[in-house]
Amino acid sequence: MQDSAGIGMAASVGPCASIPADHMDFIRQVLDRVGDKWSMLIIAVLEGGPTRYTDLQRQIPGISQRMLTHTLHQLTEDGLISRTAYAEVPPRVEYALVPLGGGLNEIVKQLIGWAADHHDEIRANRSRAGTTASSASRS
Amino acid sequence: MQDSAGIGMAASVGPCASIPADHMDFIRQVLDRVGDKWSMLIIAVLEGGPTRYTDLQRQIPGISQRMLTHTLHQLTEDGLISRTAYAEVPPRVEYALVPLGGGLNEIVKQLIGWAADHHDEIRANRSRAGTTASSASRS
DNA sequence: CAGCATCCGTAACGATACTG
DNA sequence: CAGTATCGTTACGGATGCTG
Repeated sequence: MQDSAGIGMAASVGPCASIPADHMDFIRQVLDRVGDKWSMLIIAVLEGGPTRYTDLQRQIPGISQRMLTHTLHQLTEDGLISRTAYAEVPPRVEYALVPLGGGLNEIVKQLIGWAADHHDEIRANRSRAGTTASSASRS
Repeated sequence: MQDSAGIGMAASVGPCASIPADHMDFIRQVLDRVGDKWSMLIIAVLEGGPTRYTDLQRQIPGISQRMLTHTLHQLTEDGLISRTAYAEVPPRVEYALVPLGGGLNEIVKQLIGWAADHHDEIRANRSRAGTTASSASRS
């Protein structure tokens, strides 16, 4: 943990704060839940109102029952969405966003907006990949 | 894409927009890049200013060289961060956020803020897991 | 110091089949 | 309709050793 300064060091440590390390845990916690392959998609779809199982499956093309059920279960356990089962003859279950999940959805929407706004730029950069090699000389 | 209504349907489609399916691709693209295990941490650390390889490794406890290098490479390719190599006797390389990555960082910070604000609530909900079984009768 | 190459374990994910 | 259970594949991610 001690600062091993080999040569010049004297680097611009500045505020030094960066990440308090306390937050690192939070980020990972949230990311493991929201950052997986389907959670955000489900949350985004649920924004359009209560949706039932099969509708979810139809609105999210590539998802499998396994993942849909699994992700739905996790989101429900975390209290981000609610599950309501109607005891009807043809079983019906509706999933909906709860306030907590709604708050997260706001951030997800921003992320989606950002993605939609810059995705072509990112793809362009990804193509150039390694072209812009900036070499600075500094004895 | 056509609406196959099994039984009652007539569900509250409302705006029906939900996700234009066009965006689904964007979300996944961004999530696969940002939603992995380390990208966000690196971006968050980089917010504190240009940082060099070993400093990054020291500020992110659990990361391995493989993942650090790999993630750094991807972020650089996407144009989210910049890589500057100084041709000095002891090699020095500094990574820094570029405007594009900075914009994403703003969203990331919100996500971190949300996580820090609700992580205990989520953990609490996760513990109850399955206690609040709401069954609605309707037939 | 910065980075790459290789091996290997884990678990995330998808496809299929079966149940209430 | 709404799930559960099992299996196989793949990739993610970590440890180690070597190069410039």
